[in-house]
This record gives sequence, structure tokens and C-alpha cells, in this order.
Amino acid sequence: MEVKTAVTALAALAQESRLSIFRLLVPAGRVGMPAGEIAEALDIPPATLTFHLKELTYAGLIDSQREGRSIRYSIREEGVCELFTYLLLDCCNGQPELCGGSCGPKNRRGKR
Amino acid sequence: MEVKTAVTALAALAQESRLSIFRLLVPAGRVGMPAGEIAEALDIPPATLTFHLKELTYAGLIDSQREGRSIRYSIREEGVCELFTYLLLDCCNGQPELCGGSCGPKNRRGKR
DNA sequence: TCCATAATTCCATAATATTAAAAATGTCGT
DNA sequence: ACGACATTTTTAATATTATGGAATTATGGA
Repeated sequence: MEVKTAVTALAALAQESRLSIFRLLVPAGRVGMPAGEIAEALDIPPATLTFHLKELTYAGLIDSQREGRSIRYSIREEGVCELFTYLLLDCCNGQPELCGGSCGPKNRRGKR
Repeated sequence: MEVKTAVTALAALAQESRLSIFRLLVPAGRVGMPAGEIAEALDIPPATLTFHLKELTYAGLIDSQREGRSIRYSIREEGVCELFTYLLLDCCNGQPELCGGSCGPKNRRGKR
């Protein structure tokens, strides 16, 4: 993954509605959620939601599939994985205390 | 960490210059790098660099410390860690195949 | 104090993103 | 084919962010 791809993906997540959409879709897994349900859950008008869904799609973070009159959106695991790998491995390799689960207990100084 | 904080941090990284600054600072570790050196390494004019450094600082991703006439910037581990934890644990918990190192070999279908 | 260096603030401009109403499109049941 | 519903496209106003030149502030040495 190159910088521009990562920037696109990060930009897609760097917006409250879109981050909420993303976080709503993660637990929905492969099953995903129809647009209308997302709109209702997050109280976003349809035209606005479509705009954000397109951004996420363009960034490779979600997928969609028509199902009757609804369109069902779901997390695109491959894209999410690539981004996280880029951040975790390419950025943080050699600095595992930045990311490695524990969040560096030895880094916590004077914070109790 | 709440959504707005995460959005601020993601937005800070969602820009090519800033992501490059971030990636330049990670291997520099706690030692960090003076602004001038960053400007030279990435070929960014001083005024522009300052703007981006402020964004990253505001987002809690980097720290700074004056050292003689230079100001030395370095990764703020705590902030980075919080963001990654938010994305990895809060988002991906229960969906470890999204993030867990392996990037789900069993998810790769028909892509060879 | 005066100079050179390092970085920031100020400012105007340009570029990009967000929002949502209105119209259009696609899909199903009848 | 028609009507009801789900979603998208178009469009335009509004807001936010990026850029870099010029002036300013901070620091250390002579």
C-alpha cells in the first residue's frame, strides 16, 4: 500500500458520520446492513448517507450488494486489513510499544 | 476515547504531508527530529510545515520540546496508542480477522 | 546590543469537503 | 403498466482545510 491509498482510507474514516457508519458495520460482519437501516440507526438523511457510503466504498473500506430494493453494505475486510497493516507494520514496526496490544505499561509515567 | 477525538486524530493522518511527517517521526522514536530537519527531509516550506505540525500536535499524535533554537518533534506514544486501541479493540473486537496480524488467509477467496 | 538562525504567526488565496433538497432511477407486488 | 418504496444522482450553498510569502518572535553567540 502506498501513501495515497492510506490517505484516502484515513480520510474516509476521518469524519464523524463515516466513522460511525464504519463502526456500525463492523459488528454486522459479512451480513452487513441495508442503507435504510444505517440511515435510521444514525439519523442521516438518505442523500447524505449515500455520499458518505460512496466515500467509504471508494476508499475500499466497504462493499455493497443489491438485495431486492435495498442495497446491503458491509465491511470489506481486505481493505480494512490493508490499512491497519500499513499503519501497524509499516509505521510501527520496530516500535511495537506504540501498537502492541498492551500499549506499553512501561511508558505510563506519572499518570497512575 | 470518543468518536470526535478519533476523528481528529484520523483527520490529522489523512493528509499526505502529515502522514509522511508521522512516518518520518516513528523511527526517530523518543529522540525525535527538529522542525528544520523535517522540513528538509520532506521538502516542505517552513510555514506549511508549522501548520501541519500544529495539526498533529492538536490531534495528540506528536509532542514538541524546544532545544536551543530548534524545536524537536517526536511521536506521542500515548496518543498513537489510544487511537490504535480505539480502532483495533473498540472497532474490531469480535472481528479479529480484520486486524489480527494474519489478515485472514481464509478470507482470501478466488483472488489467487 | 546586534546579528544570524529557527520556527511561528498572519494573511490572502485556492482547493476540497459537507450537507441536503429535488429530481431521477431501479425494484417489487399487484 | 402502475404505485410504493429504497437508493442514487444532480446540484448548489456553505464550511473547512491547505498553501506559502512576508512579517514576527525566540534563542544563542560575538
